[in-house]
Amino acid sequence: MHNAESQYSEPAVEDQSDMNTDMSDAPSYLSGLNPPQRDAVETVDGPLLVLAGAGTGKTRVLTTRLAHILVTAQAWPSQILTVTFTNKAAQEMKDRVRRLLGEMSQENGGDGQPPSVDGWWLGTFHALGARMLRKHADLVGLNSNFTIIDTDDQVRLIKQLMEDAQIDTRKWAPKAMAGKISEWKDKVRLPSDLTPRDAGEMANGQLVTIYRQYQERLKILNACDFGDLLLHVITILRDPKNAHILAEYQNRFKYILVDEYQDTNTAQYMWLRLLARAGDRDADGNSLSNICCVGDDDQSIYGWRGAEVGNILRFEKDFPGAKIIRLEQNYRSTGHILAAASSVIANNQDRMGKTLWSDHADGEKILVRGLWDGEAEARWVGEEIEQLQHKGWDLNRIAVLVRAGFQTREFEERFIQLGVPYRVIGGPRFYERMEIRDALAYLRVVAQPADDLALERIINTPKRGIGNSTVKTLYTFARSKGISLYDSILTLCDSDELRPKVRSTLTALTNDFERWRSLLDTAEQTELASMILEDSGYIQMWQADKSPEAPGRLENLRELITGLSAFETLPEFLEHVSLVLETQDTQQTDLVTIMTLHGAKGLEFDAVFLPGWEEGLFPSQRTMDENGLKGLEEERRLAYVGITRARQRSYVSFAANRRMYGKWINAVPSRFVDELPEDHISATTDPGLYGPGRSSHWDSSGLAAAARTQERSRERKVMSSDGEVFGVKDRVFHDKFGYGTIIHIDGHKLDINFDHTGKKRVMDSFVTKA
DNA sequence: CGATAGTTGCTTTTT
DNA sequence: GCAACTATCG
Repeated sequence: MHNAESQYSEPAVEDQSDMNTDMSDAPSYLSGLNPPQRDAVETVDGPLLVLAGAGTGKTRVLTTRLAHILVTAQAWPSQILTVTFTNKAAQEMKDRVRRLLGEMSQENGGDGQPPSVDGWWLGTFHALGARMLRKHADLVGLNSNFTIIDTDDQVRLIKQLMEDAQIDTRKWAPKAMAGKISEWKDKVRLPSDLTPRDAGEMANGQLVTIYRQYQERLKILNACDFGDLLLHVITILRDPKNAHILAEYQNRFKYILVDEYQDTNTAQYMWLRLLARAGDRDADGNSLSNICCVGDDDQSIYGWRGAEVGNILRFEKDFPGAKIIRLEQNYRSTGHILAAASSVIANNQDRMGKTLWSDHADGEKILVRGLWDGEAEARWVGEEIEQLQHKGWDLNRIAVLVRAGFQTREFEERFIQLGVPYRVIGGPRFYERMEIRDALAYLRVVAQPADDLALERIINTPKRGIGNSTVKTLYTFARSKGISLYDSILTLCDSDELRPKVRSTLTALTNDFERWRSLLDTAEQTELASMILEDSGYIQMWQADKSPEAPGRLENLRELITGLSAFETLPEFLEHVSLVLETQDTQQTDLVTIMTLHGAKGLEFDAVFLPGWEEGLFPSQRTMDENGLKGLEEERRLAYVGITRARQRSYVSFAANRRMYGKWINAVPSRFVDELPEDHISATTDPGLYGPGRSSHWDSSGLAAAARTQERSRERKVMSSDGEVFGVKDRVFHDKFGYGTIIHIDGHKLDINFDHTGKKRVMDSFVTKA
């Protein structure tokens, strides 16, 4: 390595025409980059924002920049903080940079071996936050081997606290309360920053108290939720008492790289600002902040998770002297696709503005199709895919991108019928599967007896006759004595409090745990894990299970144990599982990919199907209700992301009828369909649906605003005027076309639907067997 | 305590 | 339409 920082820190290129001739003395890894890309790689001093549109080679720039810093600035990997949006992205970046460095070493006469990147600070915000927090856990009252609890545990804990506080958990869903607390955490709002008024009506206005208790309980459990991983670190770093720790990190990280900056939330932003020494300058007035953020405000799609587009819009203010480089040449999509996407996104008011261009050919127009119902849509997509197949396309080149997870089902069913191989990305992650969570709970209790949530999870799995009331007794005792659930078992088993049968069961269980724990330091990890799962009867439980999923679950458990072998210690493995582990990696087999639009971020395919473009579904009604214009614009960005995933072909479709909650609803084509420019699409619609061609022929006046909320009436008995009960009302619902009710009479269901014309005119009614 | 029958709410999107 | 939850009874 040589230090050639000065050689590269000045933009080497004055104008574009020089670019291609000026390659002779530049390192070869810079060749093939266009001028702004190269500029983005070489600007290593001071803050830099790379506004990179879809398909402009953002990943390549980041990778090359990383390699460039390593080579020219003589920085060690451990001095570069690199934040990616997903673990997969981190892994890919690691592989790419190592490959690039290997190539460079070969060119320089080295052995071409990819260098080791041990100690590299590369990963998601969560993973990096956890790594920091382990080192300083004591400063926030935690032990460095704290467990990371997932959303499920979080909700259970909050539910417990709410029940203790006598809050009706049916009126105030613990899940929603947990969501609100997470939202506060994402905004770096500690319980002490809040007043009861911030909770409003929520949990009878006691949510702030619940939040405080929740944090206290987590400390007792020696646990963190996802939000805490950053929140605690921020608390530590901004405490003046810990200035030396902050300084240590600031000095260590000479360079900071952040991908997908548009999707950072407030906590992530604050964490970055602290580490990136925003505004710090040396004696000569040069910025000390070598932070480089890459993002695209048009692709900000995580507002619902607390992401602030404002972070990217404010970059220059936050990091004075920041340079902004725009990458606008799109290398991915053909002309029609790019033009259509640009045209859709141009409807958004709130954007920095970029003009993407491409020297690709126009290619095919976007195929827009209106169909009768969801089933017909799936059939059509299937047919189009088969046509592509006949043209010799690999299925790997094709993706179906849906708005919401439940939409995948219709396509799966159709693809199974057709024999089109597919894979669904998303769904439950490996570690979210029941059997994995159970197995991990066992391991957690072994590693950390005080992990009440884990113990509660498996105390009766497999069934051992420990029911709710026993657990409640244990908890009551634990609370009153201020001890853990585990310790309360030990204490109560020495007394006469519990029934003999329960007592002997629990004694046997704790004896098992003591035995496993005693082997923790001596036994081999994988052997211990299989021993635990065998001895506890957990494996046997699934072996005895005759359900079709059981074999798969056993397979997953085996996989878990295999995965364990790669780790030195159990706690290390537990962290890996909760933060990093991905569902099995993409196999090489030839499959059509089905996934959500969110999941498709950063990916590209030759052909992309975009079904379900209907008002209410996409844009999602809920988003629009909750966030108004802001929500709509985010939905539109999602549409933009969807279209721009396609390299060659893009298909948009919508259905006039769709089944939701097992009921048929009519749907109006999405406004985004109307925003697709005529010149770049080719539209056809099933006869009789919306008139010839475009959706604008559909008269939707008055429909869009109509309510779609379901309501439940209080009185359930359906009576005639003289008081005779002749049926039971199941539910009353309202949708944009009217309202209706289902009444149960003599084992039959009677559906009655009315419309909104003022007079209660029956549109239709039908009887089915209940 | 556990099985079962009855009831409710869910469908955004994810680290 | 269905999974997940609650209430009730043996």
